[in-house]
Amino acid sequence: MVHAAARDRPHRPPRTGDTRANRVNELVLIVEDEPEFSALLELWIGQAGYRTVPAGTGREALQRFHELRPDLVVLDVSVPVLDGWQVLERIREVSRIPVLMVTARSAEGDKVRGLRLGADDYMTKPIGFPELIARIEGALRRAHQPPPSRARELRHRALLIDLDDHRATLGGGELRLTPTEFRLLVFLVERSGQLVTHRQVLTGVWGAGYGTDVHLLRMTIRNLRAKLEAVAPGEAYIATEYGLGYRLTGPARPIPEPG
Amino acid sequence: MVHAAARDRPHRPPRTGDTRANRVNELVLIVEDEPEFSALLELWIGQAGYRTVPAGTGREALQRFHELRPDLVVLDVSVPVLDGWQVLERIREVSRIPVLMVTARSAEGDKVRGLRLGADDYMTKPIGFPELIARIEGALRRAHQPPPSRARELRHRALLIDLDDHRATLGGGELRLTPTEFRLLVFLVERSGQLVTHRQVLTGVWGAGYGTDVHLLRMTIRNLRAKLEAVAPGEAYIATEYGLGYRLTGPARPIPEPG
DNA sequence: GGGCCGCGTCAAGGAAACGTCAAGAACCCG
DNA sequence: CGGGTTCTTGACGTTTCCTTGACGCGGCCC
Repeated sequence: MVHAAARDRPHRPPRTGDTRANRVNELVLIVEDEPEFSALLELWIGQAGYRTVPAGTGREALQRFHELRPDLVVLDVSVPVLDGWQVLERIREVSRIPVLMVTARSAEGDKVRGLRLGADDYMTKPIGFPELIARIEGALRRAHQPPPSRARELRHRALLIDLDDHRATLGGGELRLTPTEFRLLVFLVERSGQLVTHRQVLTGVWGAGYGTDVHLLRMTIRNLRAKLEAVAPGEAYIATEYGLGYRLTGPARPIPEPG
Repeated sequence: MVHAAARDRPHRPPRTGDTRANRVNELVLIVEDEPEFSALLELWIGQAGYRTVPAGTGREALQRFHELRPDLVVLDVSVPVLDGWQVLERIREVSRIPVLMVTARSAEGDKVRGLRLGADDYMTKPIGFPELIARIEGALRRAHQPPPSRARELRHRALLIDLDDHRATLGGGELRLTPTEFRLLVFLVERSGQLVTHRQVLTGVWGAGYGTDVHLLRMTIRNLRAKLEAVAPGEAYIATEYGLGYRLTGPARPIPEPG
């Protein structure tokens, strides 16, 4: 997959430093009962540089699957003995390798069913060679790559917030925050060094309608302060701006990171 | 009375979870210049439980993308200022989040081009609601999943899971799990230490359409906990994240600690 | 320095999320 | 066509968290 896809791509793929070149011969299991179409698929996919194994029935497909551990499965819905749905289900109980379903029927209900069962893609006959290969390569590329580490993090002094994992640590010590406290802290850190008014915080963290409930805000600030204080005593993170709002102390607006 | 204003508003105003801090719902960026179709997409995707952000031009799309860091992008090919290809390319230079392309043109060359550039899927108008949602959910599910290791067994602390013959043992003791419990445990172990939201588990283990059935999830969690507890009393494996989801405790992803 | 308003604190009520029990429905196997 | 297992649904007790109230302290302004 590295080969063909990269060839006509103008830009370098981002940070795909993975240079394990030894997966040239990936194995594709082709489940299809019509001999002609099966042969055609084998020809096409083989031409694209993959090894192929055919299976004419659902049972045979599962046997081959367990025995050979293919890297990808092209699966026709209407195969005998066990139909495509059942095969997909059985495979998904054990593995998450890419499964591309192919069928003559284009009923939307079928597509949805297949996709919900965990199919990676759903194609209807007739299908052309380039598209088939493109979809196969796409599926394999995604499979080989680690999931998008969207690790969004915020930092402020010794504070570190992982937004995806919903975790906050202070100097290595874990902060056990309630959902509201967490949202409040995130709100403040995103505006670290800046003055934020009561109204801004209330509408931002609680939503419209809380704009005047300053007391509620004070309570949550208090709880948050207590938890920060427990982990890092003496460090004053949240400063009160008398009559206005609050401000996260420390280095003013850090340099915005690229991205 | 400090709370005079507070008393007059409805007791619990709708929690407009619109703040960026509240990231329980996943964010979908919709790039589409036809206002009608854009609105329709927003309606549909919003109904399925996602937050949406529209963008009418390619330039705006990139701005929104960098600014909001969406979890998924629905991208029309024919948007002005920068077309879909260019937007996709720019995104792929930086990120690997799922991008679903939509277009009126069904030329096969286009499909191949999109898929090679790294699009996760390619849909041609007209497209139906169920299929759209199914493809979105499929893409998100795959994005959140760890790469499909072909390993036949998983380990986590004293837990050992054999994927081939559906067996799970805890410190040598056999766990007799039902199919659903087994899938749930596998799902959690594959993400050990990470927070998984209710929605993620429900769509991942049960399939799309269960996204809001939290009660069902609680029941299964309970049964699974009971069986774990029976074999290893006192060991808390599944932690509850109040208001969010669950987390498998133990050797979590270590948090980078400065100094 | 005195009054006023804002702020922080302690404490308790109530709502939402969670865990639990139990019974009905769907399913699979023999 | 039963019997058993598993999945699903409903109702209820429990925990956690959010919200509200009352009170004392302290800064700000005249």
